[in-house]
Amino acid sequence: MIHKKTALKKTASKPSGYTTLRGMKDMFGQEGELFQYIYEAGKKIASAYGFGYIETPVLEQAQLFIRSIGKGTEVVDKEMYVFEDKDGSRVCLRPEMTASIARAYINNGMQSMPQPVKLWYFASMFRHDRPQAGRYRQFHQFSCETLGEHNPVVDAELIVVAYNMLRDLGINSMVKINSIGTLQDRENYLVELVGYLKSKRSYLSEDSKKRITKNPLRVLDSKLEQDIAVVEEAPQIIEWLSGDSKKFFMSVLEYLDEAGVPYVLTPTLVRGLDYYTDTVFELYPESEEEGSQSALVGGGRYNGLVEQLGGQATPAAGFSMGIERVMHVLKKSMSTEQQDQALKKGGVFFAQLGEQARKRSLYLLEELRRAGLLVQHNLAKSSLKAQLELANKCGSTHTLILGQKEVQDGTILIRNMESGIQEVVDQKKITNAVRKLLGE
RNA sequence: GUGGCCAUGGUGUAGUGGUAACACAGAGGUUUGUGGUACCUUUAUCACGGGUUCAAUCCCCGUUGGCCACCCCA
Repeated sequence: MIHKKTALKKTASKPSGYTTLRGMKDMFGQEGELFQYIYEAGKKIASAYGFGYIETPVLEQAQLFIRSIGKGTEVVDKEMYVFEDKDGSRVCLRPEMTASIARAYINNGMQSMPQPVKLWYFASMFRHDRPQAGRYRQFHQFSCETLGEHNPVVDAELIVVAYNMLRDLGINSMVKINSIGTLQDRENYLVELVGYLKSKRSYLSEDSKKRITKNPLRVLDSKLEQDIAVVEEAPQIIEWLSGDSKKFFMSVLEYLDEAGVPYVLTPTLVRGLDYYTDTVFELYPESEEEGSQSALVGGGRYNGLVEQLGGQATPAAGFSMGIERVMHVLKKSMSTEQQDQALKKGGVFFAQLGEQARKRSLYLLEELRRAGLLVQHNLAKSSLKAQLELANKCGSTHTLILGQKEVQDGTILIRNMESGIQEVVDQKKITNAVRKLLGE
């Protein structure tokens, strides 16, 4: 007896040992439902605004991202999953998808499609970062990109889509927006900025001192108090925009005003990817206190990217929403009760009793499915008790009960889960009956 | 990549230098056809590796992982 028990224990504990890789996670149950819910919301709003779906490979040439995002950026230098393929080429798991979009635009001759080309996607990205709240090594972005149109209304529309999607999900957000001008504007400004930062060098943090040579724009959004003091007096990039860029930016803001999207002009907002030009923006949850990784959405214009990757000069803009971050906010704002409620499917449960009934169930369930009616069920269960418990957990309003007797009579029971009243219905009328119960 | 906190069943938590308690969840059952409100049974090599000790889940070191902040980004 004792011997048997220990033997069982050993086999039971054996299969462990395989775990998910660091920063990766399984999503199911409540999380799985929430994930799909956000996916549906994205699909709906993207379609409504005329974006077409695009799917691109997870694996791309490493060079694609190095060229577009830029050497010297954290994403490229430290966070990319790069490795050698069997043929010796350098490949990488995409850390973001804008470069893939630009590549796809060129490869597929999208410049000869009606412009602008508007695309959306909802996909996995990979960055070898240290995991943290709302940050994983494999994460998901919902994004919209508009290529082939240099018009401020495009920028505004993208922000409107991101803003409204969050609102649809029940998140009030705040838009931070800035313009970093053309590449030329930025170069001119950088000369000025670097000169200023060098003059204040001794007041800056160690990190920021390094940034002066590496990536001076980043000093602007440092969160350290000593840096903030210096940055407050720093020349602002807005002042250095060319006439066209300034005008363009003003138009974007006007459109946002018209659309009723509140925004905060943020002169210190710069972005960490090299391809951005002109408009840059980020969306934060309104309720959130200051914190760096609370940005739910990031995006902007990238007029030079397509050309840089070998295509015709093509203006473009887009945004990306971090799904895990949105989920993080949603989970915090929802009570556990609400979350449990979200798992309840409601509707109608189908229970069967006895082998004959089980066999007949497969037929009836398919008949219902073909009529477009979904009912919950668990054919593997035998006892009616167990199935009613399930029906209860699902929050079903009614349960269909098919037993030996009903199979013989060609009938089925409909039990009202609240009142306990049961009525006998002809199996032939089951579709109409269920449709009525589901209120369709 | 840097720093802080942490690591007990499926989940959330107790607890002790002599191998673990509670709640919930899961599975099965309490008359072979009735749930949401009963009862019973069952579900843990106390993250991994090493050290101290007669003895470690509990003490020490390391590893791995988690959470949080920084860097950076979504």
